[in-house]
Amino acid sequence: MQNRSPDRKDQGVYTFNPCQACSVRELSVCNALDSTELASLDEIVSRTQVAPKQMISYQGDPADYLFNVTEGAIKVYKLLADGRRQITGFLFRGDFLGLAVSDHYTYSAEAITSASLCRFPRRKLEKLIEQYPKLERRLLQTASNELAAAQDQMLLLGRKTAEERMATFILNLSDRAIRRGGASGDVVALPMPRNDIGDYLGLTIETVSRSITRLRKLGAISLENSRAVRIVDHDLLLELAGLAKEDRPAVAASL
Amino acid sequence: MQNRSPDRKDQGVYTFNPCQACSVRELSVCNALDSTELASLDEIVSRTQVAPKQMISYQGDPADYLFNVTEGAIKVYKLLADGRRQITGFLFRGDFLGLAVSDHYTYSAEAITSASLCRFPRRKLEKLIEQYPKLERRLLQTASNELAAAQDQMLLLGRKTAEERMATFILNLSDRAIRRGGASGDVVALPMPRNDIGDYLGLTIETVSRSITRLRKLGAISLENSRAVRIVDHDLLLELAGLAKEDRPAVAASL
DNA sequence: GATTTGCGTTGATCCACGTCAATTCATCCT
DNA sequence: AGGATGAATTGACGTGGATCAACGCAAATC
Repeated sequence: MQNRSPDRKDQGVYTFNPCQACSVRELSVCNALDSTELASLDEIVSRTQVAPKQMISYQGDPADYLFNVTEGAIKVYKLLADGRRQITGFLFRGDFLGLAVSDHYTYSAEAITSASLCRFPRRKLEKLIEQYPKLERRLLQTASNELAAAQDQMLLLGRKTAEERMATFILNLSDRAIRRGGASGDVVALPMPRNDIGDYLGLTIETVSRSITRLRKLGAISLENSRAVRIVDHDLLLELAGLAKEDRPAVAASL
Repeated sequence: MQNRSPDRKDQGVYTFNPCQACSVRELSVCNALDSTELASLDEIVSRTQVAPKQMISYQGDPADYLFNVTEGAIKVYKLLADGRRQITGFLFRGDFLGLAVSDHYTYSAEAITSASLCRFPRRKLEKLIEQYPKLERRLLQTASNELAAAQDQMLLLGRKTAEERMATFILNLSDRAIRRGGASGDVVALPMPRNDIGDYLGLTIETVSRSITRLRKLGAISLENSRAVRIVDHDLLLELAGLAKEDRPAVAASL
């Protein structure tokens, strides 16, 4: 276990090093760095709290900041001119936001629950990346994982039925919750409203609701409450998700 | 213009250095490396020709090789157990195949036209990446771009109509052809059969055909032949593609 | 504790796209 | 040239999920 008290730096002065004590470090890209390197990360990071429905970035705005989620749930989405929306990913603690490099954001990000974020100025983080190849390696890994997850999502959106989409979604959330630690994955929290689930799965809120009902009646899941489901029959749910044989779903923040 | 004749190496022997002479180098990840570095790339690469419909990799197989396309057209796809297929991308000269790192391929790849590929053993390429951070940087760029493209495709698959999907597809192919160089982008080659277009856009072949017909009747495109369309009214086609909303809402993020 | 408000569920109907079935077109044979 | 083969188009019809509408329910407000 790491020592979470103030840390002695080279200069011989005591300085607090929050990154080293960060509870989501093991989950996040920051984990690529050692103690001294984390100190330089600390120098450029600022921390923010956001309330539910608060915007974090707007599609089209200059992409001046990248983020790391330390608590809460975030949605990332793209809009069409007439308001149709596609949520491209949900982010939870440990997930990184801002990989798609362009000088402007190609998506908007909004808090679902109240959330905490680490905010990195893009320019400064890029300099740090140049300095620490380990960080670049870790980002490439992350990007590759997200790419694999994005391809899974294309398969879902292009070829799966509503019921399969919903089953897949629950399984993915469960896997990610397990990976974040602790939870058995049996009871899956759905912090986002049905509306958001629909915009993520390419469905309407009514179809989402009906799909959940069907999965429930088939005995694959039960509803704890409207924001949490229990996986009753994991194998059945896997089958209903229409998973390809050898396919282990790519578990990553699907942004 | 680069010299395409045999190249003198440090040892004092004449060795041919095909990577340096490669006609798609400027388009590809290899461009991250300078002459001497390209020589070490040459040491691990092997070149292969594939015929139409020939498989390049199988979903589920050990991911022993990565590829760079130097000529022709390739499709990359995922399958469900019952045979439903989602094409996640088409690759052309200069495109890199194999970014989604896992020890097993999470997709299959198959030649559409006859094609030429550079094949890199994964282990050896990874060593080279460790040696040359420039290469890693370039791969991160590439991965980020693909991620952005994947997000666009999610929006297409989740929220666009058949007609919008087809219009978007033609515009994307046109843009990529222009970027690869030469072509004006007015006449767009469709090297893949309708079947593949359908599996890429989440549609059936009949709906693809009808969408093309509609775009033609609306005056946005004309058909050169079944494997090439001409963009007649670019602005109209853009509009029919359902332009992404670039304007941001009035209230700014107050982070 | 009644009222509002927002979210979720359920039912009835509609329609964009899928399915099934010809028909046309292009290319390759011999 | 004529026939065969596979790809693309077009037409007729069916259906999964969208749309429209009503209702239930729980938390927030007074």
